[in-house]
Amino acid sequence: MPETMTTSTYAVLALLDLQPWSAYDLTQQAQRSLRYAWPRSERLLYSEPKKLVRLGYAATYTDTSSRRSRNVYEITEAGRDALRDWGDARTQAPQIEIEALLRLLFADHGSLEDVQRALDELEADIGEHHQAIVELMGSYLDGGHPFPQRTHLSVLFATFQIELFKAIEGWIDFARAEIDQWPTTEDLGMTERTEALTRLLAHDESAVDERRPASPQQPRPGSV
Amino acid sequence: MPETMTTSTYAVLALLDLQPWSAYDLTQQAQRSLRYAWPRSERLLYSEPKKLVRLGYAATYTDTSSRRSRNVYEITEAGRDALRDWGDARTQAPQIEIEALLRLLFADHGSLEDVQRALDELEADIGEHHQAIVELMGSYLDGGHPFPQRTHLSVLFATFQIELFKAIEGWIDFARAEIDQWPTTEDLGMTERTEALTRLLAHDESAVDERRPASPQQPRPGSV
DNA sequence: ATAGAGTACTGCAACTTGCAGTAAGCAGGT
DNA sequence: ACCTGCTTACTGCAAGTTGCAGTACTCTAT
Repeated sequence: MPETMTTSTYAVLALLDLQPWSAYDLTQQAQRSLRYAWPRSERLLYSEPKKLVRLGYAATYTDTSSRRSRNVYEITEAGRDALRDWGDARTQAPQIEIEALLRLLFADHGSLEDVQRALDELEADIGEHHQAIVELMGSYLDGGHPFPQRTHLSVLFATFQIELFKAIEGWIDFARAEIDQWPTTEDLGMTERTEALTRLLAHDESAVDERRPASPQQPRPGSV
Repeated sequence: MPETMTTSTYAVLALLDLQPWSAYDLTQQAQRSLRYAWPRSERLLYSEPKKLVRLGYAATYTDTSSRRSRNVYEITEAGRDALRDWGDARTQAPQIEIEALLRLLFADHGSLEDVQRALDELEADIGEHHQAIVELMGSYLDGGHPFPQRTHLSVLFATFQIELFKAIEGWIDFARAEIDQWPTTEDLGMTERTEALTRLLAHDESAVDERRPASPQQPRPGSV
């Protein structure tokens, strides 16, 4: 087995470069920071440091200072060297997976309530993350950052999340208002409203910023 | 092997509900629509319809009408029934993976150029998708939609992409301007500017909309 | 005539996830 | 003293998913 350095492996190595952690610590830390740019399972966070040890990029020892023993991982010199190579590779293209949008795209298989529920669920999921980031920023003002010299990075990173979440939440409101004008999910086709939106998008203009019309939409004759 | 219906399986089933497709057709179609909400590999798109056949949700026949033979998949009645169940399940939480942001979060391992390059790459990747969507909208105005009665869904879906891409591109400009004020990637910590940003974020306000100061930033004494 | 691009797939190793399972420490109540 | 439930601290395994190499046929341009 070749044991390649994946982005996840580099991410864990970068965390180990800050301080030694146990695998359990890594799962907790990943929840608070990595999750927003590189969500990975708890399971993987237990496996990656072991791989780093096999590659010689980390060393492990058993910490018995507390009641319960745990394996602590520490970066090695070779690990620090390897970390320097990370910057050389092209970053992977962003991957965005939103099942609620997929449901919207195929909304004509179900009822209006089904789409609305999908939007509610998306709002709830985004809202949770949104709130967590705002609280995290509050904690930076209060108790400070766990690695104070890195605050500038965490905060610039957080500005991204807030922009993203606000954009998504703004769109959800917009989409709800649009769907409220639909008599059904099916066969509306190129209504006047949809044509207006298409025109905006084809000129790369925001549709959300535009005011929407008050009148409910009906399928045009012959649009089916 | 239990053969579960994953979201990807439902997505392919939903496509088959529109019309019969060959696996190759599905890979092409997925590039144009699914990609933006549910990016999946070509490889999987060849496997999923086979699974649907094993489950009895699709039937397959060999099309020999053109020179080259190909396997075409068609949804069955059982498949249409199964598709109705999709709406019952809670949508999965959105997953957003952006390696460029991970590089930003660990920017202190490298040079200012490294972060800037990561942002350039992010901009290029987003720009590609952004342009593709705008062109797609143009084609809806020109030639029309391949499934005209579904235009309202595709277009509302596209409004999401445009909002998202605009938000990300706006943030990239903001982040570049911030980083231009940094003398180095490391050890800036809680500068005045970072504190101002943190305050904004802790009150859930957009940082991108705020004007930035003209003066370059320096680490505060004792911030390391 | 042949090179190259597009069409139409399959096999396989490796990456990743979710879940079940194991087990110890710790706080609170009875 | 005992039990319950929560947190800490992991491992094994089946199944989902990807990337890549490989196969092979068709069509177009030179």
